[in-house]
Amino acid sequence: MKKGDHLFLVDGSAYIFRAFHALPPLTRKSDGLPVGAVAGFCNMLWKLLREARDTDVGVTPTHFAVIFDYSSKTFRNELFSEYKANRSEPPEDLIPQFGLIRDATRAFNLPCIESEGYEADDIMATYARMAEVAGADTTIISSDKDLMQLVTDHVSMYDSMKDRQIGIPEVVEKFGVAPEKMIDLQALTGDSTDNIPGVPGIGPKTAAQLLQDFGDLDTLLERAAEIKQNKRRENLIEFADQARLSRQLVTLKTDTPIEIDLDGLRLEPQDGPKLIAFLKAMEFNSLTRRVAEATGTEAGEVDAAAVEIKAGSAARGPDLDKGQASDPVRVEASSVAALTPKALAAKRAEAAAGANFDSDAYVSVRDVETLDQWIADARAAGVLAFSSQTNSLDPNQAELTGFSLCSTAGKAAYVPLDHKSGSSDLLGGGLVEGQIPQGEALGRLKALLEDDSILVIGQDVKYDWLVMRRHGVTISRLDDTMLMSYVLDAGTGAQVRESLCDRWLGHAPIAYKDLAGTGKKALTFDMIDIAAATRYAAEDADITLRLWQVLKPRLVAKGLIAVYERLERPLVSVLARMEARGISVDRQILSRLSGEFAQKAAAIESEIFDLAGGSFNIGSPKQLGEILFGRMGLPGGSKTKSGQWSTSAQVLEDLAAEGHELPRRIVDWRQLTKLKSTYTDALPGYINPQTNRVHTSYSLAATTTGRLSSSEPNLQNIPIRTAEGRRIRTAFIAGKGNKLVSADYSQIELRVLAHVADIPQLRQAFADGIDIHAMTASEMFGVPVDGMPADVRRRAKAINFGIIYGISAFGLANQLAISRSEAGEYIKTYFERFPGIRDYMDETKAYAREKGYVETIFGRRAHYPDIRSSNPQVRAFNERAAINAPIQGSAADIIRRAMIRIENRLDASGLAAQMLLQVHDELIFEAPESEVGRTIAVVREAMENAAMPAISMKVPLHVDAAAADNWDEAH
DNA sequence: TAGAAAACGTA
DNA sequence: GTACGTTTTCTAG
Repeated sequence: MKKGDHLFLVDGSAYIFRAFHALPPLTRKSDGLPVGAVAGFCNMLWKLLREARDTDVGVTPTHFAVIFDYSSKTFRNELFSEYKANRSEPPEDLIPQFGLIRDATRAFNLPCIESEGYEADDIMATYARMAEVAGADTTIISSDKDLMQLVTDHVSMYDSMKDRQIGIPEVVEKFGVAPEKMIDLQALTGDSTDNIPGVPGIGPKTAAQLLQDFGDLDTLLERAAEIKQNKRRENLIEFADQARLSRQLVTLKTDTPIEIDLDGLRLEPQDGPKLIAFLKAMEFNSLTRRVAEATGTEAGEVDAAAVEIKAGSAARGPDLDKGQASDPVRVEASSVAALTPKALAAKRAEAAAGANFDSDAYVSVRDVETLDQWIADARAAGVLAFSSQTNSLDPNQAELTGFSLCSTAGKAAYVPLDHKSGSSDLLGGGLVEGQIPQGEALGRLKALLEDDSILVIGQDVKYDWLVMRRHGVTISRLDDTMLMSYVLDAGTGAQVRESLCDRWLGHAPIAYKDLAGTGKKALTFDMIDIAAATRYAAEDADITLRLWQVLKPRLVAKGLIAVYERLERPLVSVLARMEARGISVDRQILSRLSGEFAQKAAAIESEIFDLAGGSFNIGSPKQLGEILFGRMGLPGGSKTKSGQWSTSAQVLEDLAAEGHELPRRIVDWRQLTKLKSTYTDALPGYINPQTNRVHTSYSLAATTTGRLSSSEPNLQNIPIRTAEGRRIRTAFIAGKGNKLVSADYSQIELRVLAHVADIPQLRQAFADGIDIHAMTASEMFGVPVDGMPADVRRRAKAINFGIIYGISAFGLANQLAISRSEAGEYIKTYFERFPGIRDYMDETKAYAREKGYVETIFGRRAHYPDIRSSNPQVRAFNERAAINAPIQGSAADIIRRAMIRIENRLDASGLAAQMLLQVHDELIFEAPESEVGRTIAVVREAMENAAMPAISMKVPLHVDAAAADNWDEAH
């Protein structure tokens, strides 16, 4: 166990008593066996394991154990024979549940820990202190005040029934003393339920006051004579020994003998079939369904486990007496129930590969009664593959044409809502008969898709989310097969429907263009014949469900479910909301700029023609090459891969530096026409007529490293480097009464490098907040930071960037316009000064070669199958990419984590700010003018701590933030 | 008309 | 030297 890990300790014995009294009685349906406390326990464990991040605990466990009392006789009875002597027998209905709760723990694949002669509290105390020594954090799932003495900066408690975290401030608030004083406080007050005597007449309030006045128990007892109140003074003197005994009784042992060490508590993947076998035996139907869906297990294929219930006194679990630990769940050796996650994933893949698609079996739903039947089926299944069909690719404009449903493989339906008849018809464009009125269908859909007990599965579900939201429906629980595939296979190919379908299901789905045609004449979906639309759309949902059945268990088997659930799935709705908001763009500014750029470009154009001695298409590199290197006879630089002379800016700049005028002008012309065509002319066309804002589309699954990408329009490449380009940013403006807030990570990739490669000088420099490039230059060239020439720093900066990109002498030489041998010398010097970087690079390359992928610090994988290529160029390229991916990808993961948290943080602070854009290391918000300061504080806090608690970075993250009326000034 | 190539905007 | 998306030109069909 190490720093950054998080141990969860569940106080099993306390939980069962509390649940028994707090929860409504529940009996197993078939035989009336009382199982209410077991049900509560299972639900809590499931919630902790699956949704820990959504609760106030705010963290996800890496280690996990459930601790029980073993027997009622412990070492405390030797200190004080009356300890817990007044405990009465547990209720009859609770007795059989003691054994079951242990069975449940094992079914969850969790360690079930108890120790003879010790209470659960002592075992938890021991583990918590061990974890603290290891630098890890602990959360104790209990609200028992006896455990509050354990609370520190690294140990907190969590009351699962009230969803409340108990840290140092909460203890102080409740008892008026810090956690470490709880022992003294309990020694004074005693505890009637445990029969701990304490000092008569002293309750919690008095005890807290006394401890505040005197510091601790020993001092208090020594100086008891100073107390003014007669009775209190006398009692403290008379019962001093009793207080000391009480203190011994309430002090938890932190050196309990431990059989399983901390590493043995590492959280193992959920074993779906094993858990489902137990839940089925308990007849916990809704939890069974949820577990099945989350673990990708087909509940119907799993037999109920044979769970042995001991009746009467024989059932007395170890909670009560010397009894033996009950048998583990005996999962019957049914073929499926015994499958490991790996075997299940393999079995699913095998079954799916031979799947049969029968488009004749698909149904068009044309009346409400039939729709209700399909909805009932979805509810029974608890899962629903859903696909919206629309008349536009733009989810911010699309109207719903119909939707398809599938909850059982092979059984899918299409519900047409807004299909129009063909234009050849005399009354062309009319609604086709026999479609459910949209309002009726949407009402039913809303109830279904917003229901928390239904998991909605989509392929690229962000699109459906946006479309449905515009129709008043907010999809709540979702899974996305595209994102599952991305987590499993980023780097091995596009995560699109067709390739996934071919790869996993061995099936080529109906192509959209076969349905609608292509190009200008392409039909929108509402113009497509309903029979054909049904074959296409129902198949779409069928494919999605089957892919989900294959991919979900695969995520579990590969240990990637956490990456999917923590870094991918929660971002779907976050990004959807950002896209829906859009950003305000000032048409006038763009139009003015466009005119200006056009004028300047025209002027340059005539200069160019004068210099070239005739007109030609300046935008054609081919014609330009002929003029420059043919007609004018300038010395050609490099060639492109198709053998043409390169006319890249680099080549032209070099020629300009030699005093040639034409190349200089070409570069200027290109800059202006680029800005005009890509930005000032194109952006207004993206302004949505309804919202008057520009809505980009983010892709979650487009990059190998985990970065997002933005398109239509791409708002991640708005110019900033040149003064001319920057002016485009002034057109991105805040709405009335608002400001744009820009918050960006400073040097996040170099910080990640310092963390993963663990470079002492880099860590120190970041810790001290000094100029990292200057530090590098100083180390390499021996030049003091003070008064360093700009060029020396520039070279070091290029090297630092080069390192992140998987440096080569060739690339560095190009960048710095120096010889390759000189660049090689620089690199050699760099590695001598920072040997850890070379080690990191070598290790990463070796890892990638062996595994075929590399991982970010959060476990995201990027695949590089070609790293084993026999072609040295291909191999070298893949090696550089593999070196870069953990750095770029970890930074991408960090900002993803920030984005996932930030909405709630703003909300909780009562701030109205809205996140609009992400540009890899920068987030843009729109915030009311009066809240700018507080917004920046909340955003910065969330971004700087985004790696926590999963990873404790070895360098601090730093965020710069500013606000202004437009993006140029805010950045 | 679709797709590749060249160029260039961002982190 | 890493990671992207969009534009224009040019070519192949």
